[in-house]
Amino acid sequence: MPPHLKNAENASRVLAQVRQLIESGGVAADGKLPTERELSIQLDVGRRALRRALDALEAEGLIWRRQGKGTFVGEPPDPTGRLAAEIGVNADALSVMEARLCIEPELAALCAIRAKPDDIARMRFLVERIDQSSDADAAELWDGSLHRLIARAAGNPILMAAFALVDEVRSSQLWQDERDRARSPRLREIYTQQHQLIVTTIADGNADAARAAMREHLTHLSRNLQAVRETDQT
Amino acid sequence: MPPHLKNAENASRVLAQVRQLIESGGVAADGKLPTERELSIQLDVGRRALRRALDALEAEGLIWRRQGKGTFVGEPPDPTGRLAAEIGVNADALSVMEARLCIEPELAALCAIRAKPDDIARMRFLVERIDQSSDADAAELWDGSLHRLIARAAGNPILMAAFALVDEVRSSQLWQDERDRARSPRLREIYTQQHQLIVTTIADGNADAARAAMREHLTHLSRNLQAVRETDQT
DNA sequence: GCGTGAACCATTTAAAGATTGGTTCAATTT
DNA sequence: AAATTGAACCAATCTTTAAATGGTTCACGC
Repeated sequence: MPPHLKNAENASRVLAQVRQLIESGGVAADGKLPTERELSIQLDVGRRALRRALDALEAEGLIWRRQGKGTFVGEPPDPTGRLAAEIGVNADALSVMEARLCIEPELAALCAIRAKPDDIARMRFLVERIDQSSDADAAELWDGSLHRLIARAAGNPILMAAFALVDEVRSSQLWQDERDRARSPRLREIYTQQHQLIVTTIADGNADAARAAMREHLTHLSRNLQAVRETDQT
Repeated sequence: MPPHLKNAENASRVLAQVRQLIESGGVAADGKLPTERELSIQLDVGRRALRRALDALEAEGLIWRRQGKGTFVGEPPDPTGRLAAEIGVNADALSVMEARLCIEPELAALCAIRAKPDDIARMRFLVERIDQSSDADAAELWDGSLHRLIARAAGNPILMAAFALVDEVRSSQLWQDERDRARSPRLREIYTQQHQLIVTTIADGNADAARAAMREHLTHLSRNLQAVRETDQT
């Protein structure tokens, strides 16, 4: 047995052992695994080797670790999601639209100043994807991606976090999204043109035009939402 | 002296004494008042009577109290601020100003639509307090309270949370705040006028004017900040 | 050169005690 | 009789200290 093969075997053995532990229920109710020191004893392996296995599992997304806190199975808690859940109780669809109308035009304007050519190409691609999606779910997905890309390319971390918060609240209101998805072909055509205008104004580096185009788009969405709500109440 | 008049005098005396304390600077930099037990000794009044005065001041919105924590002057922090802090955005001062310029004019506009008479009275009071503060710490405290009140009175929980996010980042940049505090009397006068205009436009229910007034105020702040930064780099 | 175990470092948690506002109760004053 | 008062008790928060836990470094052995 050549040493480097023995080592490779050892590494994958540890990895398999940790996986087995996770799958067989060696996990507390809150998803907490035994400590590194405990695991290294339990699996009869050095802590350093264990850490390499845990590194791999963390890279894979199976676990998350926090210094001082421990090692946990699953996704790390999302502070934005928790904040969104807390305020979502008091927020209705109109509040969401109001917040979007506050934040997203400004994001579009900043994006027009800061977007890179790669960003613009990706936006064009996404507009195309939205247009060509045959079902509403897919269109919604690409639509969300476009708005997130604009928010990111705006290059302001606070506004990006604020956008993420609005997005989180919005995406947790599924019944509203279902109404949004009941779009007529005529509305889809309008939105495509609006998306194209937004991206064109951003590509032109015209912050004022980008702001206005995004505002127009969201105002249209908002009016559509209000019309649907009024129809539902009669 | 009829007995019931003596009692009424005592109650209003305590109330006036606490007000005086607040206005004369018996407040820590974070807005914290002495504890109830300290105040009752300091003002030579029973704690029960003092609490009645504090109850009144709290009802009036001048102070807020939290069991186990203390008694504070100004507008309470938004409950979602704790969660906002966990999101852990890092940003420089210009990003903070950029985010404020995005969010706060819109908050002012919504506030102009939704503020109640009590809110307006409180805003006027806060503007007065900012103006009359003899040190920069106190001015900063009242200034923060005014902006928080406007954000709250805007009545959109999502934007309130977004504001809390910005406020959290901003309040963690203490060295920046020290620069802000190096304000000339001329600048203070300008800011007072701007604050007054903001509140007047809100009281008039003029959303567009309120938005413009807040934008003007923050643009002024932003320029001042940039000027200070450029001076520091030479 | 690589892996290992030990030592050290940085962050979080837990526990205990202290602090602070909130409430109740009995005694006193009005 | 009603209101006030001071003391006692309760509930929430803070502070301090030590322990726990992941993160990193270092010296040694293979």
